[in-house]
Amino acid sequence: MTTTSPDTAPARAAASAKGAARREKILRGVIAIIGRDGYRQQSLRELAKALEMEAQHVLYYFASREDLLRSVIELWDKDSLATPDFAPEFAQGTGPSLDLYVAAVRRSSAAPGMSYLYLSFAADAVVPTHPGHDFIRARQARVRRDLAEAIRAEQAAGMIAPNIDPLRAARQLSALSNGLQLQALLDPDGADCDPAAEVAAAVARLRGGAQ
Amino acid sequence: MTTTSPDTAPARAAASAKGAARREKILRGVIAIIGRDGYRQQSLRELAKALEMEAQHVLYYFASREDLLRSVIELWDKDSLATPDFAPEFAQGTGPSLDLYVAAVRRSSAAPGMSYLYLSFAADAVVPTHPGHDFIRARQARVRRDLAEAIRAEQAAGMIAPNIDPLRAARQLSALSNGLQLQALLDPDGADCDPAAEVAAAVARLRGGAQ
DNA sequence: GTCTATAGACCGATAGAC
DNA sequence: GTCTATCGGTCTATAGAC
Repeated sequence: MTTTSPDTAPARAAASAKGAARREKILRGVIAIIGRDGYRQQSLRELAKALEMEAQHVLYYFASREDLLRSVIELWDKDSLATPDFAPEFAQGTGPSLDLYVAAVRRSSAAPGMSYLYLSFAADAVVPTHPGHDFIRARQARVRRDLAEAIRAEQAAGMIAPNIDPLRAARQLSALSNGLQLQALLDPDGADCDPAAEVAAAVARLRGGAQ
Repeated sequence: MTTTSPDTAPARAAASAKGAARREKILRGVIAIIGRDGYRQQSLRELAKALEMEAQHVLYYFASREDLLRSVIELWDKDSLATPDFAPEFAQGTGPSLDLYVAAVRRSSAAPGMSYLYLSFAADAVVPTHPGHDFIRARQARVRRDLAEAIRAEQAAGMIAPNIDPLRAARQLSALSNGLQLQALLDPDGADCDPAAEVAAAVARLRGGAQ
């Protein structure tokens, strides 16, 4: 007995090599648009117009607007890990580190459009029936897990006090950066709110030994 | 030369005594609904149905769905300050304090529906053209200002090291609690994420003297 | 396999009868 | 002050052209 795949149009499109290429081209197009114009809760039609194609064409490759945005976030994540100047240690398989996390926050702050897309998507996905609910939960959990691992590694190296609970500290770091990014997005021009600097200060505090 | 008010239907409704009472009844109804069913991005029609009235009737008292939700948040804020067991010092005019803030976070966590409404509204209001943009910015700024004031007071009392920048610490505390509340909302049942406890720990750390 | 055109259900909001 | 009708907009789904 073979279980058949859903066989929706987007699934078929992703199956073929040409379809996969077209898919990625759309995703990179959306990232470029958001980088240029910012994310403003654009409708599927607006995004498609900026891509110079029909909305229904986009829906041939993606099941829905939310599926498109989720895929955009996924590609952005993948790109972040693949960018050598951003995460050389990752490329070399050294594993997560707190300094890399600060760099990730900095990179994220430099792309407020993508940063806002993520925040907005995460807020919508709080509703359990939201199609991206599991995705966002898994991503947030992964960040916390990576951070906890990095903290444990620094504890083993004697850089962080051993009495600190890695998971709780990880939870606080990721919450801090999420909250700071919201503040930065709301501030006029983020003049006096630098999320990466604040997270770096929090990491320094952690290393400083204070519980 | 007298400047006339906009004279929209909601403005007229708010002007009369009976209108103001009806308005507040609607707001308390929405708060009750959110407390009972949670906030799930309900449409104006859904909210109206739960209120057992027509959506258009609600729009007679509020300019838009967003105006309604903004007013709900405002009333919730006012109620929080007026609840004696929550903020006795506020009632007595003692001014903000860090312990009060922790209590506010705890109260907020106990009402996840309202907590989510606020987060979702804030995320939407990041877009500068959003009708609630100025409101959310002002509210966030007020929280930071109050926290900074509380920190300064504790510095004057020798409870917090004087070398700490009150505004930066305030920014971090408010960001931390916002981020933790998002985590708590996304977690299955917030089993191992207690925003109030984490914020309390951060306050203790601040008093502990670590920069 | 790729793309387009159309139709349906829902949304927020408005206009006007009563 | 309260209703009904309706507008233009959104996303989604389907049928069919190329």
